[in-house]
Amino acid sequence: MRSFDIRLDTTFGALADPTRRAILAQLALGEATVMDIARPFAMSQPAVSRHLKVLEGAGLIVRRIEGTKRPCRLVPGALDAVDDWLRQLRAGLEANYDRLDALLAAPRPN
Amino acid sequence: MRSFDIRLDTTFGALADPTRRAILAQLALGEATVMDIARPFAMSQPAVSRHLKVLEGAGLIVRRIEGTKRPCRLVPGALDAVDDWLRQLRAGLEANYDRLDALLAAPRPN
DNA sequence: TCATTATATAACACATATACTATATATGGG
DNA sequence: CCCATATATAGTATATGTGTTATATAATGA
Repeated sequence: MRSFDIRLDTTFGALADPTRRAILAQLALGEATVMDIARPFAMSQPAVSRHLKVLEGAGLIVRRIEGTKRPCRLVPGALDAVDDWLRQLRAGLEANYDRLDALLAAPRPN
Repeated sequence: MRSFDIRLDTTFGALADPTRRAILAQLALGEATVMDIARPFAMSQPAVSRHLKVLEGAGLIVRRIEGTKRPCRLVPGALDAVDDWLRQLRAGLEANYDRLDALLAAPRPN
């Protein structure tokens, strides 16, 4: 599925930046406005706005409008696709190692 | 920890590309040479070699030397840091929602 | 209404990523 | 020793990402 792939691209891409991961970590503590989020960073407000746009584009956060503020919060379940992908990979890996173990444990037939 | 951050950068960055995820998925089935890996892709061999280099740099795969071939395989546990990070984020998110639930469930004191 | 605050967008600079082709290197086999 | 095979590297073109400053928009409040 290409659309699925593109979604993982944007999700993993969003997570590949330390600023964005820090933003997510802060939002895990609760809703925050753009300025709240920008404050701790040595970075301009527009730069933070763009990171938020990337996170929103990846479906990791949503924003509501509250007067002139735009509080952001995490989207629960946004990482499910990532989890699924990682779980599948791990399953394959483990199956592979189980086979190897079995091979090594078996009395050699040759 | 900056080094920790950089590691997550490179890991998530490596996972952000669909070709690289497909390579990992194939390697989950077992060891494969560069040519084995390159075959299914509509992409030149050098391009695949570079993807492998990225995956190796992220610690997701290792290669051994076997004659003129360089079989690659997954590194078990390479995704542990990613899992930890995701788990922590989810924990924060859930704690946040638990607090919200408690708030909504509590008889309003005002 | 006007200034202030909160946020977004535009325009730009610079670095990095990703693909290609051509070529180098290194191993194995005749 | 020479050729074929497997892989890596160099050089190049192009796209994308990330930051900056300057400016636009939109809501608040005096």
